[in-house]
Amino acid sequence: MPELPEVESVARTVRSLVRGKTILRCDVIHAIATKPQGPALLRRKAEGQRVEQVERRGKYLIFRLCAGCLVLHFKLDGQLVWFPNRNVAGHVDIALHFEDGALGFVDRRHFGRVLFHRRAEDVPGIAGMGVEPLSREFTPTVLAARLRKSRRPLKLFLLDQTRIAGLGNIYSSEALWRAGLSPRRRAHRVTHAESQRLHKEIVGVLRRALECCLHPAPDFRNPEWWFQGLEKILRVYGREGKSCRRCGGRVRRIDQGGRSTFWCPGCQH
DNA sequence: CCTGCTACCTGATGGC
DNA sequence: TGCCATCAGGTAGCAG
Repeated sequence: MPELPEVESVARTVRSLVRGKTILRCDVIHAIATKPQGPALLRRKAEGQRVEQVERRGKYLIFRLCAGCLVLHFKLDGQLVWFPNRNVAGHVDIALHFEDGALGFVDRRHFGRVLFHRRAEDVPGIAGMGVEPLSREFTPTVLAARLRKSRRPLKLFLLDQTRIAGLGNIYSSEALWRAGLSPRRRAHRVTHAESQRLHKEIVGVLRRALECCLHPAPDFRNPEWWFQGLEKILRVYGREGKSCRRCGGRVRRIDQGGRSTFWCPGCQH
């Protein structure tokens, strides 16, 4: 489910829950979540280790241990649940037990993963990952340079984690709508002024979403809670057939790379 | 190198 | 009600 803002808010919130604490036990309840590694490796490497730091890179959540790190990816449906007093219940794939509670990795669809690596950069997806859009490194010049090098439609360019890290299907549609750019436009054909606009809107939509994700902060104690209420900041995603909030045109849904793109042909060119 | 396509999984929803 | 098709906030791996 989550894109950059959601994972960032999870990282900040779970940090205060587990940083400095020791993983007393690691239960692998559904081994698929450790593929292509095995459950034994994760258990062996995690147990007895203290969580030194919690970080995010793109949509990955990273628990830095004394030796190595746990790398989590939620894919479409993964989430975290905190069980006070270590009373783990429900559909949990992996449970990290601490002294005062257990952190469960939950993913009914089993796309998500919890992996062990010596360094986060050893994860293939992280090794080739692009610029962090909320970092100082992400300037209009950097975006323009990367756009110039790609012939792909803008929507697919924005989804490509090797160019910009952390945008997903929702915020890429939203950023393009805000910038008034068609998702079908080829990246290398975008003008200087347009790429400036796109830069501003990528940062804008992510900041806005992050604020929204932090207020109120994630509540891992409630298994029902997982980023409800974000719809209110969405201007175009999921609005097929409805009228555009800017020009009144009809919002359309098209397929790009096997995923839905929502956009308004009336004001996105 | 770049790009496009499919597999990976399960559950919810809507039409007939 | 049952059945089928479609959709879902993602990425790895492979083919051309």
